[in-house]
Amino acid sequence: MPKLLTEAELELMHVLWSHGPSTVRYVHRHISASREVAYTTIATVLKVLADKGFASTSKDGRALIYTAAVAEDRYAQRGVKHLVERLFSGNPVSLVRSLVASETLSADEIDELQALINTARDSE
Amino acid sequence: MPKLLTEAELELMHVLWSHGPSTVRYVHRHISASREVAYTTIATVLKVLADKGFASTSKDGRALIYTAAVAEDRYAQRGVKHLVERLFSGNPVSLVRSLVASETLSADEIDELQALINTARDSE
DNA sequence: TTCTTAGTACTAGCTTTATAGTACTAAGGA
DNA sequence: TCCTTAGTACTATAAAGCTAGTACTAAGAA
Repeated sequence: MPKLLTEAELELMHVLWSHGPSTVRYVHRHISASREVAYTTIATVLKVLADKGFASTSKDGRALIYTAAVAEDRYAQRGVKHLVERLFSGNPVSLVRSLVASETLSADEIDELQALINTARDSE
Repeated sequence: MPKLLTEAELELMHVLWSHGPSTVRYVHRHISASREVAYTTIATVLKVLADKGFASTSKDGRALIYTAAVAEDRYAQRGVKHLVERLFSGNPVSLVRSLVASETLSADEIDELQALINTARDSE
């Protein structure tokens, strides 16, 4: 299994993550709501996901049921780690500094960050 | 100019960012220290960077001098924004939550995060 | 049992990326 | 002025990614 998903793969994984085990037909209908794409394209990419180990399959009659084999939060962590290494020399604090500098955080969001830090301090 | 750099492009941009305006020869020597790569490969990728607008060129006699046309911190912010959108539904706080949950932050790092939050609160 | 069709597997083309070789140009020395 | 060679531009190839068409299979209807 490669470390990271491609863009097309990620888009389909989002469907599996939010909806749970899904057929090609379901994923295709879901994606079709936002952009035009061939049914077979979805089938191909889902097969790639299964081949790469990001999804597993089971059968429901003729149809394959695709299920995410990697949890969304675990994968997100992997992505963050990758970004920290590539753009912040491995320093996670630098990432947060960049975030605070670029995003205009609301008072509520700052409170949420504070709560996160308090939790981290406690579990130390 | 596309939004994001490829892996090979990023590796060379790191050299331009840390060293400043550089010749093909300099970048090649620098990268060669860690892995074997042909001189012309470096020349090709630098040209791609210039074509895409990530770098600009000037002449020093025969040789081209490549200079980063995008600041490192600006590019890093772009990368973070991309990640937040793709993996955290556009919510930057979720990214920090993931970070705090996965990375084992030292007391010093937590203090640094606290300082960042204090600054953000002040500038609000 | 035979036909229709949903569904998957296989194949394919086009684009991007990564790497590097070859050809051409011009700077600077003899 | 002419030659050597550093240097760039152009070309090429292989791999990965994205998209989609066609062929084959089997489930369920008639």
